[in-house]
Formats: sequence, C-alpha cells, structure tokens
Amino acid sequence: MARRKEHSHDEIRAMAIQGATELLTEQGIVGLSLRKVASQIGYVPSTLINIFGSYNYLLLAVSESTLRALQERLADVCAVDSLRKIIVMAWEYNQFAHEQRQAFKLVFELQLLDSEPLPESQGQLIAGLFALIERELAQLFPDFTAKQHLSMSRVLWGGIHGLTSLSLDNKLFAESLSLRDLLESHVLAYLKGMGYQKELSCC
Amino acid sequence: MARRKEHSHDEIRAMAIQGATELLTEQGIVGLSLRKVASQIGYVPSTLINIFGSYNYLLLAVSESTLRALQERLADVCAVDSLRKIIVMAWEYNQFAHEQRQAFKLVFELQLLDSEPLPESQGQLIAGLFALIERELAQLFPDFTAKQHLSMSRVLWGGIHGLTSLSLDNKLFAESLSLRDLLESHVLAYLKGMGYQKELSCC
DNA sequence: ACTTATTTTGAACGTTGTTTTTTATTTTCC
DNA sequence: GGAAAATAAAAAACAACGTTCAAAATAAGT
Repeated sequence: MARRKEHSHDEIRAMAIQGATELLTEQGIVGLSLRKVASQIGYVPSTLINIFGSYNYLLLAVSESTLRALQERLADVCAVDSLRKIIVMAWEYNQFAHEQRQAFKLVFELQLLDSEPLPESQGQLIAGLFALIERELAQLFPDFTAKQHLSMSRVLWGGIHGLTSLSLDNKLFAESLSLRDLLESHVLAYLKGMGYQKELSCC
Repeated sequence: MARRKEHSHDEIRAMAIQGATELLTEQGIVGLSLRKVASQIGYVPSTLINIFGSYNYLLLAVSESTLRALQERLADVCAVDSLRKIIVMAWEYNQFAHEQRQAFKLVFELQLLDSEPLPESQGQLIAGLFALIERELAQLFPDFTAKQHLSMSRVLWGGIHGLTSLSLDNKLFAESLSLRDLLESHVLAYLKGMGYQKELSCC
C-alpha cells in the first residue's frame, strides 16, 4: 500500500517539522514521539525514518528551524546605539525563549549520540548569534582586538543565556526581581567594567 | 520469591543512587534506564518503583546527590579575599561540571511532569548555591541593600552557569579562548562595573 | 503452628524507536 | 502497450522502555 508523489520528500520534511513543533509546544518534549508526529501528518513512522534518518535527526531539524527563527528575530532588532541594541537583543532572546519555551529548550537539551558532533548548520547558526553581538562590540570598543571582541561576546552571551535558561526552569529563585533588570544589569555593568564610558548618554 | 531484610529501603536507595550515578557517568543519560539500574544492584524494576515512586524520582534523587556534592565543594573554597573567593568558586563550579559532566547535565535537564513543581530539597540546594555568593557580595558591597546583593548574585551565577553550560555542550565556539579567562573576565568586569574599586590589590 | 500482613518478584501491558518484510505504485525496457 | 525491474510507502515484527498488578515468599501476630 504505497501512496506516491502525493507529497515530495521536502514537503514531508516541512510537514513533519511543523507538526512536531505544534506537538512540542502543546505537550512538551516528553509528550512528543515519532509515532505521534507521523500520525499527525498522516504518515507512518518508518517513512519519517527514511526521510530524516532517525528520530533524533527529526528533532535536530526542529531545533534548527527554531534557531533560525531566533536568529531572524535578533537580526531585526534595531536601536539608537550599539549599547541599547545589545540590551534589546538580550531581552528579545529571553522573550523568544519564554514564548517558545519547549522549542527553545529542545535546542539546548537535544544530544545526539556518538554520531556527528554537530551537523555544521547548527554550529553556523549558533555562531551567527554570537556574530550579532561581536559586530556591536566592534562599534563600542574600536580599539580592542578581534580576540577581545570574541571573548566579550562569549561572556555577554553566556550570561544572557544562563539567566534565560535558569529562569525558564524556575531555578533563579528570585521572584521579586525583574528578569529584564537582571539582563540589563549584566550587560551594562559588564561593559562598564570593560571600560565603556558613555553611560546613559542621550535622553 | 521475596528476599526480605537483606537490605533496608534506605540501603537500596543508596545502592540505586550510586549504581545509577556509575551508569550515568559511563553511558550518559540516554544509556541509563530503570531496568539497568535495577539489574546493576541485583534488584528488579518494580522494587525501585516501590521505593522511589517512579523512575523520574530516582533520577531526582541522583540529581539531589550531585547537587549536594557540588554544594560541599563550593563551600570548601577559601581565598584571601571575597573577590578571589568568588572567582575560585566560579572556576570550581565549572570544573565540577566538566568532571561530572553527565551528572551535572542531569540536574538541569531533568524535568518532572505535572507533579510537584520542585520537591523542596532541590530548591533549598540551589538556593544554597546562591547564598554562598550573596555572603561574599555582602562583604564586598557593605553599603548595598539585600535586594541588590540578591540581584548581583543572580547575575553573577547566571553568567557562570551560562558559560559552563554552553561549554559543556561545545556551544561556545571559542576554542581559542580559555574558559577560565572568560569566567574571570565575567566576574571581575561585572563587579568593577557595579562599583568595586580595590581591583587587583595585593601581590 | 496457623493465620494475617507485608514486601519482593515475575509476568503482562502499552508505548517507544528502529529494522525488516510485504505490498502497491512507478519506471524501464523490449 | 504490456511485462519486468526498480522504487517507495506502509505493515508487521522486534527489542527495550516505564509502569501496573497479581502472585509468591517471607515476616509478624496470636
């Protein structure tokens, strides 16, 4: 019983990713399964295995799609100056994570077994996030070396990700504190500590 | 075929936690299962379910044990001043995470379903980690309010956790950079940005 | 010693990802 | 065009999982 050419492989890929994302946001990653995704889009487990290679690779495709959406959202951020831009990006990162909680968690919790370490695309995408900040740091600290920009972008993004990640799991234990203030405090104080002067200029 | 009083429940608890930890560090969380833990300690799945309630609660007990070991390690840190103490604690946190990679990841990846949000003890333990830093911050910034100490401890720890967590998954994309330097940069620059003066005093 | 209660076990259930076989469709070739 | 070969999707089978439940074996009570 083969039903051919009703959808191309790429179409099935897209359908599966969308279906999985829906199930993911509804029921979380524990409520997700290959069989559910298959029946959601009217296909059968082995078909998805044929196309994606394995269930993990399907999840990886979902993760990649999420990462791409996040990248777009951050790339669209604009602000009056580079400092504000970094702060807004930090806040957008956090907002995206909370809006798409389950999908965001999947990105950082999915671990492939001893197959490929990271399938290129994932690496490129995450590196692209860092690049967004590096660009602004180059504006703020024109005299610093590229390695220093690299280092600072990692520290900044590490803090943003850590605060976001902990708050997603309610492991911050600071209900009285505003996450927005924490993120802003992190970015502002770190940059100030690194020598940034023109603090709170305009307005 | 019941074999009673060969071990008490508490003994079986301890055996299961230890056995699970061993399997966890050897094969990772994906290679871990209730059945493997049971056969590892010479018991049967349903016995462990009776004692722990569920497989998730067994994993939670492992997580709690890990967290307790981490807490002890950080509490043992001592240094010449509070600033150095925070930096050393940050480094110890990171070292512990890399040494006990799988166990550390379990702590932050384990998610219970819609049962209790966090079983008290876990919350107390994580809050205890923050308290270690808050105490030092109170030394460094005696004029700040308790709320400010709270806020700063979250920002500091969020950054330390974020850098550690990303590096554990090789998602930092900065092989040329020393993680130790990144952590120190984070702590030093943030505290300096928050107004700490006596930078690099002695020596 | 016999009954009652307790506690561990073994078997069964439903679900999972994956592999293999079967079946239906498409393509190819004469 | 129609038979043969190739292809692709589905069905079935498999091993492993967490969990439940009834049965078996020990401990406790009288």
